[in-house]
Amino acid sequence: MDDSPPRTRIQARNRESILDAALEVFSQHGFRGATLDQIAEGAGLSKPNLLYYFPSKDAIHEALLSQLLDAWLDPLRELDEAGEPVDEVLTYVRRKLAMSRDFPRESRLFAGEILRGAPRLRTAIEGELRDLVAEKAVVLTRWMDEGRIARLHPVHLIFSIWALTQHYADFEAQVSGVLGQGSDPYDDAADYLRTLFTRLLAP
Amino acid sequence: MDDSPPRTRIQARNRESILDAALEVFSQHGFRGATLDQIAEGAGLSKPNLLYYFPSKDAIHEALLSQLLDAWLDPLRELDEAGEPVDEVLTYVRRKLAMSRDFPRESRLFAGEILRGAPRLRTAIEGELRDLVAEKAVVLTRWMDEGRIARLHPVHLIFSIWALTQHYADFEAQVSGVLGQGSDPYDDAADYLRTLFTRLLAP
DNA sequence: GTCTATACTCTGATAGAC
DNA sequence: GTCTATCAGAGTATAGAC
Repeated sequence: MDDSPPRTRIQARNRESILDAALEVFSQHGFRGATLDQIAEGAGLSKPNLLYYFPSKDAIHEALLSQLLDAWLDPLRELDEAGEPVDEVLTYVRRKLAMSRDFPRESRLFAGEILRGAPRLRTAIEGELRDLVAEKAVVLTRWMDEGRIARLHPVHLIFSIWALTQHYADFEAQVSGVLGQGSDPYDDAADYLRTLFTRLLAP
Repeated sequence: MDDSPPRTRIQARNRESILDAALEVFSQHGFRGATLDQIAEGAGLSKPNLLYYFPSKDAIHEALLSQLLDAWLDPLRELDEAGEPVDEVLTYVRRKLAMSRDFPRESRLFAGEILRGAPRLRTAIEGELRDLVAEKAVVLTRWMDEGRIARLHPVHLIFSIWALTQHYADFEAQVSGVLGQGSDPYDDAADYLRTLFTRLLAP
């Protein structure tokens, strides 16, 4: 999905600076609210120089999104039918929460796109994502049929994992505003979510 | 919080048209991504006429946000210490989910503001919202001490209610993209969330 | 109260020197 | 590869006629 590979070390560094700055700006202001000036300043480049590396604002945005999608689906892909059901789900929750903690800007970029009606992600959502969810819903349903986890709507179970884990990145301003400067929200969240899903899934 | 009251029926209707159109646009594109052209078109007014009713883009946005906040906090305010604990929480969940279903644009406006770091809501979050959450956390903790609901981190319990209910409005594009055109997501969500919180809270 | 016309700024993108 | 200069269009906002 990436554009032509960089030929020099400088090019690689600049491309990375641009994408990093763009992630910051797009995740905070959305596509239309973001400006090339902001991205250029964040990357430490002039605006024309930025447009030497990417042909347009849209190209930068697309590069970010296509990088993002695979990484975002990865933890769910690893949900293993052969594993112990409750452990598998708890591991998925733990991984997803870790992604919110370690890549909050990526999470917010994704959230902003969905919030806007997902104009540039619709095909991916209705294709790859939908297929993957359907596949894993089959696995979850089989576990339920075997009495190894409680019977629940499998897709809403997946939705609830997304909602609960991504909340800590996407609504970070609210979480930290309400909690104040106490302990790390993610430590308490990890405990809370482990308890929640353990109780929810117990057959 | 509202501006000076409208003097004529036409003014009242136009102000309402503007706020409705602005809600649509701001909730989808965020403050910076929204344009007065879009709002004016949605309201069926010319751009200068729109600026006769509100002095600036910022003023429209502020009017929306100040209307929003009270309505948003209301369901939590009604969590009643004198009621039956599990019922009280389940009622709160049901109300919050109904708000997502009935006012998705308001939910997305709020979500977008938080996503952006809540520049215009910070004081409200660290003031009113924080105080209200603290107050209700005391109630929840008392119920836990009395053994009437399971012991959990009370603030994260509230976070989880927000995350799970608002998800269906804020990520509607994803939810409907994954589920397809089947049954109403909100019916299944209501069942799922009732089950989830019933199991979670059982002492 | 509502419109046309317009001022002025910002934004995405290009040309061309170095 | 990077810069200065600049363009065309969109954006917010105002002036002033009706």
